[in-house]
Amino acid sequence: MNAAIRSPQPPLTRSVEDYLKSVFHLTGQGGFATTSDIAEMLEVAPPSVSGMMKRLSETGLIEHVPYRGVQLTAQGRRAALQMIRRHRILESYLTGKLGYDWGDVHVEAERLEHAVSEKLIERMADALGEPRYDPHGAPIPTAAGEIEEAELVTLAETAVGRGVLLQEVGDENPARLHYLAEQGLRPGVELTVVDRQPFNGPTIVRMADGTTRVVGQELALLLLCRPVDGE
Amino acid sequence: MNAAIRSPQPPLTRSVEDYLKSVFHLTGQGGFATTSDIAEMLEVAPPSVSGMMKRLSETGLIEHVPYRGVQLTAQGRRAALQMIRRHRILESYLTGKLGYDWGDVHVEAERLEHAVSEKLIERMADALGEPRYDPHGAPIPTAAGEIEEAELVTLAETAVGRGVLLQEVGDENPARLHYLAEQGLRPGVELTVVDRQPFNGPTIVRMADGTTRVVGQELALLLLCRPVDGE
DNA sequence: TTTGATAATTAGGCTAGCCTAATGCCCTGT
DNA sequence: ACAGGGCATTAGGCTAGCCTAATTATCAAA
Repeated sequence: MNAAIRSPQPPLTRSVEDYLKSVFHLTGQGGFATTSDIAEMLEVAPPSVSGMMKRLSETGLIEHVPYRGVQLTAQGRRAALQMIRRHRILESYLTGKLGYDWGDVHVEAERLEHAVSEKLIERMADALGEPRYDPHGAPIPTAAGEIEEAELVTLAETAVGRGVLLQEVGDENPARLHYLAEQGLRPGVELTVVDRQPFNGPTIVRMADGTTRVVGQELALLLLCRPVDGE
Repeated sequence: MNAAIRSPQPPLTRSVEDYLKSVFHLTGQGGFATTSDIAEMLEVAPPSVSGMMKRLSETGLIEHVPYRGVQLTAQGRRAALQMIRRHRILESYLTGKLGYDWGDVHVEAERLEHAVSEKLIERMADALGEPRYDPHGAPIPTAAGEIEEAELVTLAETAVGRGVLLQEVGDENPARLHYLAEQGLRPGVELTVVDRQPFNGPTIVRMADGTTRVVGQELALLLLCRPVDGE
């Protein structure tokens, strides 16, 4: 009944794909994404966002409540998850098969994700053994469009004394990622919070090998952890 | 001296890259590429080509002689060869590392070539062992921008009795390529021309294993061969 | 309850690339 | 020498995406 569903919908443009991804990321907790947040994330002026939001709600990809913000429709969410799957499979392939450093993959994947075919992505996923997480520890949506929703806490908010599993690094900045890798702070490592300095000071953690690391708040906020149970 | 060389030239757009490639392919024998040939190759209207040629000659990528045609400048040729390198490395990688059939790689590479970085191409080339030919037998330009120029003749014009090495298949059509692969007519095989029917009829060739193939003229024109010497 | 700050939208304009229709150039055949 | 056909170009217009400047909506604080 809905014309948008019956019509042989043209492929999404590069721009549209980027907007959908932004809305997805900004509505993580299920709220609305605001015009200015989207503008900032995509580095465009707010009126550009207003204009695009109008177009996207006409094509049924988002729900736009004027002066409030936007949310993805089921169709928009599907498209966004497809882009995120592409991005994360690409990142995984570049690190796993072509020797890329985890700090360098984001930019490359950002451009490739608009050009690869579904077939290529699935071949890459297959070659990698259907990975479930990308090099930063972020979950990879399935081809069917399902994504794992984990409840993670930042290292910055983890209580002193707790043990945690570092699950994901929520950043794409090459310099920061490079530094974290040097410190051994990669997804999968176990940490114990030994101390934290007051006034947003650094968190001190002990690694599995007994050595310690001093992690400033800026970085501690990026380290997404799963508390180790039984405590 | 030349402003175009000093200025930090913006990256070429997808469209510009495609136009440059077309001009390169159409000026193979060193002549001019005409507006209508370019238009046909890119599936755009002739006025679109005129407009683009004007822009490209202003940026110094081509030489435009009005009503005559265009040629690449040194700068344009460099850019075109870079695109062709990307395309052919991608085709090689897709067949070599991701199990693609040689009939399917063209379309995929056509889209990826505009998105990949230099770094990624070089990593792929490295993973493949710096291949010199793509899956169709076409020479891959070096990173420095040099390309092998072979003097090949089509199977259709090879004299009866001659032995040839099938060097390259000058086609990207999946159906034709699939058929040729079935017949064992791939780059690298040796053939002897046994007979040719008159009036543009088929060419009959003997394969290394002694079996024969009847190759219609349409296909024989696509099979680019190097005569086996000493005959 | 009004005011002002902040955020969103509308108005109007730009470029790249494409299109069709109209015009202009070139060359060949008479 | 020139007429006509064919190809190239110019003229004028469209859409997607972006921009800045101007306007309008919302909300919190006086």
